[in-house]
Amino acid sequence: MSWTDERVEVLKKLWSEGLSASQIAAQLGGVSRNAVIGKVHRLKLSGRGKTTTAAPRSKKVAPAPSVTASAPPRPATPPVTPAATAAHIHVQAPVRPTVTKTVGAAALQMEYVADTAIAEPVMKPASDVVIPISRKLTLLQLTERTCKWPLGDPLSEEFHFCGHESGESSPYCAYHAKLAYQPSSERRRAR
DNA sequence: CCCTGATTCGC
DNA sequence: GCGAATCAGG
Repeated sequence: MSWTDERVEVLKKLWSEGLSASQIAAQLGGVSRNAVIGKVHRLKLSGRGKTTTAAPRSKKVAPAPSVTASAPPRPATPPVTPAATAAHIHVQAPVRPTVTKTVGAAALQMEYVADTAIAEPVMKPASDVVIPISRKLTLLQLTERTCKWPLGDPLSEEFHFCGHESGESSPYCAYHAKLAYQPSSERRRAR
């Protein structure tokens, strides 16, 4: 893949919106995060919002003059996307299916909780339920340890995957694994 | 270990 | 110009 004007524009846009290099690389496709970073530097787009890290190298090469770090004309660009990071919502398993809390992306998952609560009233007494908020990973950002539970319309730009910790054995995080592998034969569990 | 951006340097 | 390798840091 090459840096067509079009792709460079997308790069500029996403970079200014605060997406990380790897996220941008995943969006563009065909390039690594290194490629993105390299391009960003060549375009002199460094430092947006809050650029962490600017410490001069100390080994092997003379530290750069460090003219960076100071972004001159910073128009009131949109604030760095809040982007829900890896967070959890702890919910005391409701005795009655009355989960009504809706916090952005959590809404969808919340509905599931309500459903399972109604469908399986005779399950685990009352253990906490940890509902993961999507990390909004795109297909190319998935690794062997990220939950591959899809969220949203695949045809939409908003489509992404849960992306939470999935462990080595399952392709899903603990929560989505429960949804995916609902006990059918094991349902009759004496207790 | 996961991730981030920064820098170098062979291509 | 490009980007893998590498570095430094969270």
